[in-house]
Amino acid sequence: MSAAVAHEPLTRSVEDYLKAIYQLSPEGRPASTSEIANLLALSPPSVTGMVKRLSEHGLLEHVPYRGVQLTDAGRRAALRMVRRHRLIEAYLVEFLGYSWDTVHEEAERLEHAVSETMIERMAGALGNPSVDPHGDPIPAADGSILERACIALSDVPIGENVEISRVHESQPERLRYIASLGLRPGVQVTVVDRQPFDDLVTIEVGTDKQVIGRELGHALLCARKVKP
Amino acid sequence: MSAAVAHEPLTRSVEDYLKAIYQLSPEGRPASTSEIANLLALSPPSVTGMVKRLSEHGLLEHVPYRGVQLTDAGRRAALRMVRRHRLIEAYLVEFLGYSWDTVHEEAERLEHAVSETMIERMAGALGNPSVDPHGDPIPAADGSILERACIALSDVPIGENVEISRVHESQPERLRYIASLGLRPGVQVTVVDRQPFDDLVTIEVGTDKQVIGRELGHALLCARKVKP
DNA sequence: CCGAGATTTTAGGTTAGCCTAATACTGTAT
DNA sequence: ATACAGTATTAGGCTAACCTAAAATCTCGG
Repeated sequence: MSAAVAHEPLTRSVEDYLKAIYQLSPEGRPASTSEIANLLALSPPSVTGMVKRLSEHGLLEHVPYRGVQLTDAGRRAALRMVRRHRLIEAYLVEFLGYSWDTVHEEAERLEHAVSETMIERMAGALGNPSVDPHGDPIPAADGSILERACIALSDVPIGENVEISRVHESQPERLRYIASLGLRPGVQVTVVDRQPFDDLVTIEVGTDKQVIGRELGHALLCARKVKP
Repeated sequence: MSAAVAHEPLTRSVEDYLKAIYQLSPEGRPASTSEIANLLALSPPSVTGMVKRLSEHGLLEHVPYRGVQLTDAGRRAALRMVRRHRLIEAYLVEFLGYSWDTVHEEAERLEHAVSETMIERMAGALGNPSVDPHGDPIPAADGSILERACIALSDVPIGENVEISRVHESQPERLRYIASLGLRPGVQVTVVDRQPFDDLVTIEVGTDKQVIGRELGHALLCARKVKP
């Protein structure tokens, strides 16, 4: 069952497809070809074509006109890429002076090029971390992944003090903006006010007050914090 | 003249061709297509085809049936790859526990994937080294390279004490063997005897004696050492 | 200086991945 | 129930890089 099969090596673009499908639906709900096309910036027919090849290789199941789901083998391969990506991000931030908002594209290329050995050495140098600089959980080498419960900042009740645990955003410009507000995983914020429309929330970070709109409010995921 | 042109990005295989041609002839003597084919494990017709494309892009000059020479632009691109390769090797040995005999293939993949920024960060972390773990000089970011004079171990006179400065070999198995003999850049050896045939030399490494054959004798390059 | 053998190039074919345009399917709204 | 809007797939093409087989060119010994 859990035989650690020697995979035939996957191409870069296959790895990207699998990771994208996983990210569109970590829970395994079917993903549509156009969602995939959109995420990878490809045309829908290209995705249909690749999806067909991947399902022949047993990495996913495709019901025409209905969508695509990863098989166990596909999910394993996808989680492997997620692990690589997040460990590389963590390594670059810790050892090569990257900021957590600029590290994504570097990891995007390296995740395809680095050997298993090197990944595990980087993990070791980091002390086998369980989250990356964005606060996203790093899958273990065996493919297990531990998602911690969290709540969107937009949904935190007024008066409550929470710790930002994940920043769910990949556009560099937005990430720079978020960083410039002093918001990042580990920071504590208090929701001091909420506008009745548009999900606007006012938060207190240290001594500063910020107003946060809907999109950002959903990108910032928080763990509820027990008051000291 | 020395305008730092923004290159259109080169593909992985173009980078490999340029590096190969440079390595076949750092001095600029023409390289034959079959030498290139041999080094890259490709068929000669494939090389002819690529060479044609590259000469159209101004990266090399090709005189049909005669051979190939890098242009200035081609040499710059090749040296850039050599710099990347050697810095990556040095980084992996220094920070990720690689041994100098196993680091080559990892670098071979990473050199195509790493950004300029990351290369310079690695160089910084290493203190801008001038040689890699094999003792090969690392070209500067501006493309200048400093080759230090050295002599093959086979040609060192009897009785002389020298320091191994470079190990010119890329096959992992041979490198492991060399490492197992305790031979690596920085080690001092004394030539104690020489057989009149086959370039066999007997050397003293610390307290051990070794007999070295022709191929190894040419792979080990030495700087003459002033006796203390 | 001529031809045999080695080297190189041309000719023609394959594969992976991408594209656009045209066609087929789905589901919803009348 | 049906037509229409939206989404997905098929059809047909392109490019980069590779390959093998055949033709062209070079080199060197006699």
